[in-house]
Formats: sequence, structure tokens, C-alpha cells
Amino acid sequence: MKYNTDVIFSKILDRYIGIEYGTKLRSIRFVRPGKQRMEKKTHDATNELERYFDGEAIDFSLDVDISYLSPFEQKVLMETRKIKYGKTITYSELAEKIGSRAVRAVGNALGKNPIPIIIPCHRVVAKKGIGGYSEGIDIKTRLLELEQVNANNL
DNA sequence: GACGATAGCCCTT
DNA sequence: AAGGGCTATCGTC
Repeated sequence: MKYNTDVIFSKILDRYIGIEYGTKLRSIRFVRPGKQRMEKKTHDATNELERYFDGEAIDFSLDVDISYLSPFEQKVLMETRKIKYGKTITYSELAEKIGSRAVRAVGNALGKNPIPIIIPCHRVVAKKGIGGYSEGIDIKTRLLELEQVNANNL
């Protein structure tokens, strides 16, 4: 399988976003700004992400490739995709939805999410507190703030 | 076996 | 009221 990569810059996150795709979406990566990069926008996902960062309350509906993950991890991520824009659920609620009590395993699975934002793992929070985020809590916080602002504008 | 992006309970200030 | 220790829980590695 051969993959292509798009690149955009997110001002709100202060990160370059790399979008890797084949026939399906493969991964999204956050890259700290440093060296200047050429933006490249060819895939639908790239366009949708730009609209997302511009504050549009968009629901992503793109095909995603997570077949190489474990069944449990896939379950967790599929369930995570159902969380609507501007909403959050807790790790334990998510575990319950997939019929498990492995609350912490859910956290681990989310940490392996290859396609953040589009699989909105930032919308899964701890019962008390925000929980973790592999790209850094500040990123998670900004994403949630962005969504809260725009969800209120409905 | 140990370790988590947890949660709940029970203590101590 | 807030924070620390203890432990139940269970999927990965």
C-alpha cells in the first residue's frame, strides 16, 4: 500500500498537521513549527480539517484505516467516533458503551489513536479533570475550547 | 507479571 | 474542600 501526505498549518494549535492517506485515511500527525513547510491540500480530509480549525462544527465522515489495531482498540476508536461535536464523555462511560470495565485499557487504546481529531479522542475526559492526551494536554484543551465556543454559537 | 490518557473510597489537613 | 494513598479492574506488551 502506498501513501500520500498532505500538510496544513493550524494556527490555533500552532502545529503543522500531516495527513497521511491511501485509499483510506491512515494517520494524522502533529508537527511543531520550526522549519518552514509547504502546505499541500489534495484530500477531502484536509479540506475538512481546515474547516474544522476555522471553527465549523463539522462531522467527519471519512473512511479510516484502523484494521491493523487489536479488536479492543478498534472497538474503542469506533465508539469514540460517535461522540458528537462539542460533547464529551468519560473514560468509564466509553468503557461501559463497549461492554467493558477496563477503564484504563480504554485510555491506553485512545493513546494509540492514529487519527486524532477525526477520531475525536480529545472528547474523552476523566470523570474529574481532563485526562491525558498523547500530543500534550494543551492541545487537548485547545481543541475542547474551540469546540465549546462553536457549539455555543448554534 | 507490570503498567496505564481511571475511578472510588477513606483518610488527613 | 482538597489532596494523597490504596485498590479494583482488564487489555497490552
